[in-house]
Amino acid sequence: MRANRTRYAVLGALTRRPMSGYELKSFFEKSVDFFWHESYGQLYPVLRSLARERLIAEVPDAAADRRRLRFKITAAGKKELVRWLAEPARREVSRVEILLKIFFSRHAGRDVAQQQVEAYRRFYVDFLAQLDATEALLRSEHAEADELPFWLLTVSYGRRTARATLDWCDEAEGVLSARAARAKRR
Amino acid sequence: MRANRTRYAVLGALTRRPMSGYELKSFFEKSVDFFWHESYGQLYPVLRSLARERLIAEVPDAAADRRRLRFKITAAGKKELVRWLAEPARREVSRVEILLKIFFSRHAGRDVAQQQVEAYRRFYVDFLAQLDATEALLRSEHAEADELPFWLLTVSYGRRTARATLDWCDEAEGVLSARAARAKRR
DNA sequence: TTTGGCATGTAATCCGTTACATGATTAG
DNA sequence: CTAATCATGTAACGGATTACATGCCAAA
Repeated sequence: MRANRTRYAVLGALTRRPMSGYELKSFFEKSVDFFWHESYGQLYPVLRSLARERLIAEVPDAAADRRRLRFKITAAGKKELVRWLAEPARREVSRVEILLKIFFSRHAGRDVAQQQVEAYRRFYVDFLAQLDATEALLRSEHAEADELPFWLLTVSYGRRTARATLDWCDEAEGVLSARAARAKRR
Repeated sequence: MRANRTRYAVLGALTRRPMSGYELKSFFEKSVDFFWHESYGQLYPVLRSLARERLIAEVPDAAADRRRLRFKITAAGKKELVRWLAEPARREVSRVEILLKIFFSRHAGRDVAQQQVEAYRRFYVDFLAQLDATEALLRSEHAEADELPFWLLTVSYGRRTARATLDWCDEAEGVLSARAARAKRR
């Protein structure tokens, strides 16, 4: 029994307005990318299969723009989305590569773990800055009353976990540099 | 270019002592499972391919226990592990299903999002309790001086992000119940 | 005119889970 | 005796990324 959550990401996005594969990708990039990434290699095939199941339908475009293929969600599609929303969310399989490296870092050079943490910190500092941009975008993009609070909750989730991660970086740097100092003294 | 990080999880674990596939699985479950999960379907094939590459080697077992196949890490394996440890950690592809549901929850029934958050909270409350058990186990399991601080850093990471997530659950419940109250009043 | 963005897609490949299959040993 | 745990594996499948391929259009 598999998930196929890309389908629901697409259905959800199409509740806003009809979009093409390309437009979907850029919508995801601007809004949910920080917690939900999609690639073209998934998107286009999924559009086909959703269309085959009549959960979405091709929108005939104004003649001028033939190369763009937009899809709209159907009533059946909306129903399927709503069904999925109420289903208990599956937990992600947790895989945090930096922790695997840290866990075995006793075998690495003295400053390897510290450098990993540094890079990790840089990523999350950038990430927090990007979240501000995302929030601004969501606020402006948002048209339908009532969806903004939900959107902002996802941003807040990002901020909270990012800050916790940065706090951990502080702690890790403390532990690791104390360790390095001890090793040097000997 | 793919990751194949299971290989390094195995190499890392085998620096502690020779282990069989089964033992590796239970070692992972007791120690790193909360941030690094492995299944048999990965483990056994990886053991074969690592052995083929001479990064690990079969350990002839005391005759009595023929059915257990233990592997030890080779010098080449250790070298490969150390090389990998210094390589910059790749960021995980972020996919947080509950946020995808929350993002589109405007289309769901009034209390659907709230129930998702409730379930999420229960998970993380349990998770924090399990972390205490994991920490106790790591402290007792730990033999080699010097690896414990690294291990405890991973536990701390788990705790910090779990607490941040629970704080988010509080916030989300506040937002969502206020919303529900407003909807009811009308 | 050439660069970059718009736009759609496929092929290869692998990562990883799930389900299945099998059997020995040990504790109650 | 029987249930749980030890123990090893394979098959099928799907999810997802990456790399590749193609071509239009607009702006500099």
